[in-house]
Amino acid sequence: MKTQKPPVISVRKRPLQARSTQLVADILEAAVRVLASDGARHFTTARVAEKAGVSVGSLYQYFPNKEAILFRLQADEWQETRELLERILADSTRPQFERLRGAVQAFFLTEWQESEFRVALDDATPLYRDTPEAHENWKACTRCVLVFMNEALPQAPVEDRAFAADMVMTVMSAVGERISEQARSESEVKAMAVAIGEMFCAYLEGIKYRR
Amino acid sequence: MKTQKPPVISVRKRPLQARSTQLVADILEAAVRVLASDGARHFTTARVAEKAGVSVGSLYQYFPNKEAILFRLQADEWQETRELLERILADSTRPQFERLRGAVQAFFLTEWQESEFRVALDDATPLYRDTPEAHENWKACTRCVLVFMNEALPQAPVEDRAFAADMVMTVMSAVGERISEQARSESEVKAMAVAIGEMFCAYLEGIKYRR
DNA sequence: CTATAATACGAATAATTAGTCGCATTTTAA
DNA sequence: TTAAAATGCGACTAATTATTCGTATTATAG
Repeated sequence: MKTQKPPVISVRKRPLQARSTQLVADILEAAVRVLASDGARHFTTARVAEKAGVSVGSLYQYFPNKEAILFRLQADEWQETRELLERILADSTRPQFERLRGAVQAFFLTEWQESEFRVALDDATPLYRDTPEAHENWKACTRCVLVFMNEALPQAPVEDRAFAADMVMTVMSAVGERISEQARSESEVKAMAVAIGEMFCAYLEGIKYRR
Repeated sequence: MKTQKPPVISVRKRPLQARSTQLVADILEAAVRVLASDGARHFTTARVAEKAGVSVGSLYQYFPNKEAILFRLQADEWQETRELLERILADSTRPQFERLRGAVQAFFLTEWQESEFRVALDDATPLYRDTPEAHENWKACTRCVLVFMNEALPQAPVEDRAFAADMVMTVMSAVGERISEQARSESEVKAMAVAIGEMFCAYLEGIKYRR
């Protein structure tokens, strides 16, 4: 694999005045629309600028390149995913394993609901896959699952808990991606979520008291 | 999502003489190399032709477009995957659930070994995702898992077996893709395979005698 | 041996698209 | 009020790349 320099993802300039803040917001909103309607292949800065009612030049004032826009969208998605997982997994009013099952269910459902957008975003992954920011987002989500593991499996060895968190996150995220890719019915998605939730619980049950 | 006409995937012309047969073989071999070394983004017909020691014009004699080359590579991979699964899952000398665990292990290992190539190939997915040929390949693999389910869970309802086959195939393939994407160590990959194999078996055990 | 089909070639074309830059307009602060 | 800073503009450039087509070469059949 040729060593490709990872694209610069950080912002070029921070919007200071109200109008530029609005402009950035307009661009991001338009980007979502363009991505969902045209797909990753036809996601061009020109189209985004046009849909946002803004000039390309202005766009490049606040985003160093096309990838930065896509990454921003992806980062927002990760943020929401993390909040979703945190909210469900940390909800101490419910039994632990039920929370896990609920998390899978909820996650798959959002993937299914936003499928066009998600697919296009996933198609754009190669544009920013190896950035440190992307790794950070992944780790943040895994950490959140790890917190749950620590609570649910206090007896299990640390490595087992770490591995379980990684595995659960990997399976959830990989299958979630697949679910938005393949057109499935809502009931199929739910059934898949139930099955995978059950499998997770069975697995955790198995390592619960391992030393 | 704008309705994009799926690219034509079938061959333009069949190689008849020996030299053209060789030419097609050279192109495919070069394509694998280009994909692995340059990635999907830099996979161009010109590069492939050059690496194959052939002119672009000749390339277009036998492939209607770039997508057709990529699809052919992907189809070959599916073929190999199907053979792998068939060989392991149908091996009646081993206990059923051990076969399933073995299949997961073997599949993940090949994904891991060919990761550069696989990642690039997956990145190219958007170019041929919605072709009927792609669906056929998927179904062929799932059918092969279904045959195993029929043997392993003769008591379970038909729908349960169909669902289990689909679910196993989805998880395996989605996670396999993720494994080639993230750079992981061989031992991590093996551990993941073991865990997922266990989960599958636990799940099947649960529906084995369901009516 | 020769006519015809098959094969191979690669320069040229047409389209797409990321990103820039000089200039115009608006806001801010003094 | 006014200079400086911030913002906004969009035509233009430069690069990439898929695909074609007219021509040259090679194989095959009769």
